[in-house]
Amino acid sequence: MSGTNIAKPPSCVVENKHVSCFEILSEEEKSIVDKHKIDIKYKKGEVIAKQGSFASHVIFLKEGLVKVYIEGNPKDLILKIIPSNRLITLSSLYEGNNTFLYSASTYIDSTASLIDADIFKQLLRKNSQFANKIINILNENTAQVYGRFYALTRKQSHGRVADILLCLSTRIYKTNLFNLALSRNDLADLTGLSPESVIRILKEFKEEKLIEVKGKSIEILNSDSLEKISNYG
Amino acid sequence: MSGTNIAKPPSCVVENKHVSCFEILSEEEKSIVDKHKIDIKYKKGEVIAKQGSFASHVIFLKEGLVKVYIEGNPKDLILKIIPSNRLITLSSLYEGNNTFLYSASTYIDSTASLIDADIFKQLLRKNSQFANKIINILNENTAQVYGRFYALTRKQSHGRVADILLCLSTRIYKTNLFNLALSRNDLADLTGLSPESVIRILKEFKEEKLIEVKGKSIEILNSDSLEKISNYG
DNA sequence: TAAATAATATGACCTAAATCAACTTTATAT
DNA sequence: ATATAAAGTTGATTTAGGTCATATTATTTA
Repeated sequence: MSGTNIAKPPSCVVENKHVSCFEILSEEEKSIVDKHKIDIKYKKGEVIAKQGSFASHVIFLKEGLVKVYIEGNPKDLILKIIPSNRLITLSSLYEGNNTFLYSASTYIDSTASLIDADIFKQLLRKNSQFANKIINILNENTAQVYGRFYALTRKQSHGRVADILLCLSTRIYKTNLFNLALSRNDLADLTGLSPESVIRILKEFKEEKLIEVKGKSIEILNSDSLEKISNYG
Repeated sequence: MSGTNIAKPPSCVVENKHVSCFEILSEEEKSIVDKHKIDIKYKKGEVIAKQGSFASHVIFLKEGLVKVYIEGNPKDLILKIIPSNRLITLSSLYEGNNTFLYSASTYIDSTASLIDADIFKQLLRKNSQFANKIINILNENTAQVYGRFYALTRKQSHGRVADILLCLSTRIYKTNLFNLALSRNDLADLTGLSPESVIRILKEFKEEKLIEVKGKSIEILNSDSLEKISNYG
């Protein structure tokens, strides 16, 4: 019959589970990483990695919030949002193409660690458990992007806005009431909609008492309904 | 300026470069793989891997043509097409989730090798060069899906149809004139359009002498123009 | 603080592509 | 070979969401 029960993949811009890789390393290995990494501070809006440019480092986000996106004309395509303590890019590990596959820029002031790719590769060779973790992270990342891919190509505008609201609430801010660091335009980019459409839908959600919006402040009032809308509704 | 020159990512459903992983293995390791793999024949349309089901094997496509897709309601989302001699899925390597992240089914009669995931993981642990290759394949796969993600969310109908035609011609059939194994409906799924739209666009391309279509037979007449259309035009 | 600029909001209008309905051609089964 | 189903085609109509124009706030900057 038509209404088969198919589990929708998670469509959020940030994955929920996350494998951490550095804890696995021995003290000695950790100190090698420390020796070959540099921490860099970025202001809001700065570009951390530029698509197509030479990727000699693995980049880890120590603190902040960044978006990872494919550059396009006229609009970029945001692949994911990265919160603190996550790897931003492993592009440099890809032998066939040592350039960044995508760009990354900050939403807020952030600090990133650049780790020498050769050192990283050495660790992969020596520590197979570490290599395993990296494979896991790559797989996890894949799963997450697939979910987003699905959301942006199959869900319609209301579902996508519901998605991003739930995602921000549960995975980034981890509370129902938060002060959004993103602009309406950023939300538009994230949902693949026009800013006008996002605003209209936020207004509708507000009228239906699903959320409370006041400028940058957003409160989730009815996450159940939002979830339903996210799964098509 | 508005018209900045941004390289569009390749948007094809199949990647062009491909790292092969098994050649790296020693004779001994190869025989271990052989011992722990089973070849299975699938008829056209059969499901090789089912999204959500337990993934105990790594699947390699020996011969055939398969699609990898996320199941959805009412429509699936095709992630990629896999030609002969490629890995279909490494989902089973992902510790956090040993279920298939997506489904895979055959377009034509095909043969796949199922390789025990534990054996595969053992090899990863023992042979770091092999692990490296797998990381490369995962990265490559990521780059390819990103390209497709971009195409399906940013390009419009004509560009997407041009894309798939070029992709089929250059990467699957490797000739200008080919007998398409896919239905118009399959093309619709691949491009994220309705079958009607695909047919209309094929007709337009035919009228503009960009292609010749006669049922299942398709000939690329003007790949330069198609390429331009693919990059937006 | 005022002026300038950027972000947000809202309404009117447009368009690309989907849907629907009918029909034709091609496969498949009896 | 004929019936039946499936795949392909075409035109008419609808619609979701984009674009454009114009207000209305906020936020900078002078």
